[in-house]
Amino acid sequence: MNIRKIAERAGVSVATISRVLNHPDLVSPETRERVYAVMKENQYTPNWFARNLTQKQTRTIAFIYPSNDSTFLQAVADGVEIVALNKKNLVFLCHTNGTAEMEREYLELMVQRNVDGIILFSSRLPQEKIEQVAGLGIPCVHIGREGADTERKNCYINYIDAAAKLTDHMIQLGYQQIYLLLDSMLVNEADEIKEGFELAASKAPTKLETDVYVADRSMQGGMLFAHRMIQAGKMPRALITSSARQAFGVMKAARLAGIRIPEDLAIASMTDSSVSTLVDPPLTAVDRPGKRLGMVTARMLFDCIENREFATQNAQHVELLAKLAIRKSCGNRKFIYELFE
Amino acid sequence: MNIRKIAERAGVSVATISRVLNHPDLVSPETRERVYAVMKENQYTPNWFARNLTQKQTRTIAFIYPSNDSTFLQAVADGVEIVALNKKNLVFLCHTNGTAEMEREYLELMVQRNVDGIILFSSRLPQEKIEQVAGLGIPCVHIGREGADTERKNCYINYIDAAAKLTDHMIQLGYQQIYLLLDSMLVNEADEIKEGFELAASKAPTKLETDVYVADRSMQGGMLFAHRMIQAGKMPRALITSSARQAFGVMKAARLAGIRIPEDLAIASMTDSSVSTLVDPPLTAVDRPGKRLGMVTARMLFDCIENREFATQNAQHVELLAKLAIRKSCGNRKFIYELFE
DNA sequence: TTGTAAGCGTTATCAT
DNA sequence: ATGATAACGCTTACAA
Repeated sequence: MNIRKIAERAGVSVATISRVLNHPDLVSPETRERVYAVMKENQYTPNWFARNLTQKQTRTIAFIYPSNDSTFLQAVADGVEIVALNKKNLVFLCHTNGTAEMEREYLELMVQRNVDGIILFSSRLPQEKIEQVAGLGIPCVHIGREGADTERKNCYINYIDAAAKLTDHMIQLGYQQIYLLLDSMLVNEADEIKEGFELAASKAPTKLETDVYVADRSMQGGMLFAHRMIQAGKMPRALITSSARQAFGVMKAARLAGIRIPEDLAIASMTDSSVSTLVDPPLTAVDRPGKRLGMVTARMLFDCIENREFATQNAQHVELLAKLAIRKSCGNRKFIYELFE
Repeated sequence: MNIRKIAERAGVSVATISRVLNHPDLVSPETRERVYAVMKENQYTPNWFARNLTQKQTRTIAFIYPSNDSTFLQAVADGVEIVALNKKNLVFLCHTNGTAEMEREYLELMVQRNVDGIILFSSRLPQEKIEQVAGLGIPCVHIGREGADTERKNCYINYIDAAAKLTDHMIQLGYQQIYLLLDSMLVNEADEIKEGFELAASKAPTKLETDVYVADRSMQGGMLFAHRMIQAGKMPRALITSSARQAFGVMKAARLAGIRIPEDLAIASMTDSSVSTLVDPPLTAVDRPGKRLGMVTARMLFDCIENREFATQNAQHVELLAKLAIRKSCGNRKFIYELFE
């Protein structure tokens, strides 16, 4: 079933059919209705490929991201999808398992398929590869700070600010020994977190005792770290973990060792989780605006797509701030409980 | 940059370029290499749309699913994506928020875009709509049992078996008063769970006291239910919840009310979660093979795609069995701990 | 082994 | 308001 057959059965030319499809107002009402009827009757759907052959717009974008095991990434993907669908676009969700090879493979597939734009989450690809794609005229927006010094478009959470806020929260609660546990998989974010941590520490009213460790982001990573610290007698008074799962692991190990939270150990995480309110005590954590990040990024991408000049313009950056979800694991006594700016 | 320019620069005809692309063995090695060189030099990528205009294969499938808030769905999507990528296919991930309108919208978009096949997870669409799509010649495979009595292709978890196994586990531990808490959002699965529950109960050596309730699948749903039961003095000795979050909610409410688990209340869930091992005590739950389900379904879909006769053949069903992840929340004393068939 | 040319199903530019 | 018709970039008989 193609445009010609429809034209035949409606007793008009293919041009008229095309006009009914694309510029209905240019067709007389009677003809239009007749054509609509024939289309419906024959369940006619215009061929997407023929259409794009002349139109040069695929109404498809790619969202290339490292993994889908976190609610944060889900939220970002959600935000992207919402904006895209609003613009009648579809999203190729490409999850790379955090490997550069998969990312490269997907990127090439996306170029082949002429997507209108690409969103790259925490890209691990070298600048030249990105430039090559940009050189093909495909707008790209990055989520994360990497390459933000170059001519890129980036949207990201300000982790320096977030880490500083969280550290500050602990300082305000009076802790003078605060350690930081980083995530061994994270690269740029880890640097930012450390920077924010040290920034806040340097501004503390009294001198702080700080230290920085690294562990796997999993619950096991947290448990292992805690076991080691306990055995070495080096468990601090307060601890900031990079992931909620690390925090859960530490809490479990602490419970087994008879360490009370928050009386003996104050703990908080740079990442929130749906079960943060479930554990005992509920975990204080950084609450990142994932959905908003996804929406903002998608909007920036569509700005580039719809506005080619805008696309080739200089670097652009949007920075989003995270909030603190203050719960009980740090010993907070005030009755703020949640969502502290 | 198109095939003609490449042909020109390589000093051959467009047909030769096309052949290099699609049947390299039909081209002499020298020409072939020369063409490859020119292609690389000019960063040539064949136009996807022109290609599909003649080829009638989009190498794209759709995975339409209700939501992405559960790790199970993530696992299924993962499995689908893995198989698809293996076949050089891309996946449109379409999440419908569980609404029939979104599902219909996405389905129509997918038809427009000529996807080679569609996977529908827990479809809420009427049979006629599905038939319409199938009538267009697009292979469909369903995840879930709905419409399994009709001429459909379905892959699903056997929830009757899973519920029976879990109930049986509790019976074996000696509980004689077991209640079931269903998920108000679930439709078909809830019926199956109830059926399996009642089946196992009817086979118990001694007469069981059973009852069935319904609550929201969230933690709040579980808490609310528990509060009511406690106030009414009707909290049973053993409880099976439909979702892990419900179980967490019940556990939290129980803790607040001084009810010990598993000493006073044995609890288990039809759904597992990454934090089941974290809570105290670790939650016994049904562990569903999500990734495998996704892979099996995708394979069945590709069988249909590659084998049109197969596609129009009678209904086909693949049933996957879930396992029990036996932990501590039911009072299990044996040292099995995990993954009991 | 390579080239010629006819489609594939649209859109858009001219005419009428 | 409508109709011819030339693109769009590719694949594939068929011919050479």
